Amino acid sequence: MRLTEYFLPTLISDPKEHETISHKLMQKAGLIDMTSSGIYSFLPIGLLVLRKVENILKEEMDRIGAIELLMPTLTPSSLWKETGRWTEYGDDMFRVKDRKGTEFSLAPTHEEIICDIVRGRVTSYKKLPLAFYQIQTKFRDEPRPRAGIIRGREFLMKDAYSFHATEESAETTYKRFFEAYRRIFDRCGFSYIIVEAEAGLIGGSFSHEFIAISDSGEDTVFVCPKCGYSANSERCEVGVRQIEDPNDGELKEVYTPGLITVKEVSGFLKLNPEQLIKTLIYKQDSEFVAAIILGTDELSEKKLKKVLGCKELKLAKKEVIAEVTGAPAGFSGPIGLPLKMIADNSIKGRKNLVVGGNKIDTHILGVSCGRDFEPGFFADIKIAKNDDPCPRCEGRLEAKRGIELGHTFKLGTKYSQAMNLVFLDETGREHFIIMGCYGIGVSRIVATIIEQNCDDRGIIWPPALSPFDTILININPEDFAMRSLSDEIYSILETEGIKVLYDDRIESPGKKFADADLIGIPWQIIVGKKATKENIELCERKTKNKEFIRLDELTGRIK
RNA sequence: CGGGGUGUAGCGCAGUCUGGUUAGCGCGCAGCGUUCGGGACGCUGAGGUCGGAGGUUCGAAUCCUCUCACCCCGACCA
Repeated sequence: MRLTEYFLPTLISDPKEHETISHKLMQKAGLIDMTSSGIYSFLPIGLLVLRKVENILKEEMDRIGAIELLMPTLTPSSLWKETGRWTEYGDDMFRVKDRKGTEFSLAPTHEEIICDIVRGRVTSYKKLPLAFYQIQTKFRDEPRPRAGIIRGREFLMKDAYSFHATEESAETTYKRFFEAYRRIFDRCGFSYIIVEAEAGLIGGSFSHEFIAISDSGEDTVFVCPKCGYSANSERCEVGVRQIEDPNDGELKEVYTPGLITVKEVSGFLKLNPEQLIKTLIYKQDSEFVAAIILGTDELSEKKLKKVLGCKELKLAKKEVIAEVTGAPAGFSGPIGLPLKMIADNSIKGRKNLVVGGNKIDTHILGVSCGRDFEPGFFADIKIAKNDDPCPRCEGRLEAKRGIELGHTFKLGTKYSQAMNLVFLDETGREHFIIMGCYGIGVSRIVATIIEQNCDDRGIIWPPALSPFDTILININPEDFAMRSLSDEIYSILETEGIKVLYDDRIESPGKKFADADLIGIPWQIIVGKKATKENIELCERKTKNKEFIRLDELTGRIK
C-alpha cells in the first residue's frame, strides 16, 4: 500500500482530555475516530488490526469445533421478556421502537437469540453437544464509557454458546474453551492472568475471567507471586494475618460525639485503625445479622452471602439499625448484641479492640474477642488488600490492575428453563439443555495490546497483529535512484506476499520516522542516499536496532 | 446518578476574571521556491455563525439564565 494513496490521519499533538495511553495512541496513530462518547469508527489501519484479532479468534474457535453464525443486532422485546431480562437489564439496554410501536433492543448479548434458534431444532441427545460462536457488535448503554474502546457503548465481541445433554459434556467443552482462550491470549502476546470468578459449584469452579495486566484496567485482581494463586478482589481469599496485641485491657466507655467513621474515631482516640472493628448490620432474607470486620477492611458482600448461604443480602436501613442495636448507625458494636454475629477471621483472638457501644456517641475500649463477645462463627468475609497473606502458601498477595478480556461461564439451565429448551435422552425422558457461554471483547483486545506494547514514541505491534508486516520508508521520493530502488523493493516484497506500507510521501525524513514509530509496524526498511541492493537498512521498531542486508535477504528476515 | 473540568479554524491552545476597532497564536492545509537521515526553512494564501438558545447592554467569545456535548474521579455494570 502506497501511503500517498492511503488514509492514515496521524496527529502530532496529543488529543486532549484523554488519559488512557492506548486511547491516546489509537487516536494519534489514526486507528480510531470517536463519533460519540463510547462510540468509535475503526479507521483503515485500526480495522486491519481488528481483523487480525478476529482471525486468531476464528482459528481457535474453529479448532475446537465451534460453529460460526451471525445473529441480529435488532432483537424483539418478546425474547427478552421470556427470561425477564427486558426488565433486569434496565438502563444498560438500548431500546428502539419500530413504526408500529413494537419494542426492540439493540442486543447487549445474545443468549436469548441463540436459545430461540436452538429451541425446537435440537430436541434429541443425539444432536448434542453443540457450540456456536459469533463475532459481532453489541450495545450497552454504559453509565460511564471510558478509556476509548476499552469500555464503549458499542463494541465488537466474540461470544460463544454451548449446549449439552450432560454435566460431563458441559465440563469437557468448558475445558476446551478454557484451553482455546489460553491459546488466543498467548498468540496475542498478552501478559495476563486467569482468575476464578465464581468458585465452588458442584464439581469444581466454572467461571473464569481472563484479565490482562494493565494500569489502565478497571478491575483489581490479586496474585500471589510465590504460588500463582489469583482471584479478583471481591472473591480473593485471604490467609490468616498475624496481629499481636498487648494483653487484655479493661473495658472502658468513651464519649465519641458524632464520630462515626473509623478515621474519625481512630483519629480522636489516637489509636491505630487496626485496633478498631466495624459492626455492620445486614438484612439476610428476613432476619438481621451482624458482620464484624476490622476497621481497616472492607466487607465483601459476595463472601458474606456465600458463608450465610442466603439469597438476598442488603445493608440494613438506618431506622432498623437504631431499632435492633439501640443506637444510630456508626455506634454498633458486638457486645450484648442480640443478633447472629459473623466475624472475620482476622478478629479471632484479638485483644484491646475498640468497638461501638450500641449507645449514641459511645465507643468501648479494651475489648477482647472471646472474653467480651463471642461471634456465632468466624469466616473470611473481607475484601483482600495488597500485601495480605496468600490463602494457599506463605506468600503475600499483590494487588494489580487489569482489563477483563474474556469471561467463561457455565450457565447450567438458567436460560433453557426460562425459554424451554428441552431434549429427549436415550430413555425418552425430557431434560433441560445445559449451557455454557464464553465471551471475549474483540475491540477491547486491540486497545489492550497497545497498553502492553508501546513506548514513548508510539505503538509496538507484536508481528502477529500488526496491520502491515513492514513499512518501507523512502527518505526522498524526488530522488530518482532512491525512488527506483524503493519501488523495486516494494514490488518484490508485495509479490512475495509481504504486506508493505510504502511511505512514498514527499515529507521531511523526521516526519516519516516519527510516523513510522508511532504506528508501530515491527520492521522499518529505510531507503536513503547510500542504499543499494546490497545494502538495505532494516530497523526493528521494538529495539530500534539497525542492520544492513541484501535485497534478497529481506523477505526471509521479515517473515 | 454524585463530584470535578472542558467546549474559540482540521489538531493543540491564548483571549473570558475587568464587555469596546477587523477574534489571535502554533501545528496542519493550498501555491511557489530552497531543502531531504529524526516532526526543515522562506514568501504568499485559504480557513471561525467563539457548542446551542434566550436575556442584560449602545455594544457580548467575555456578564446572567437555560440547554447540549465531551473528559476525569466515584457509584453502577458483561
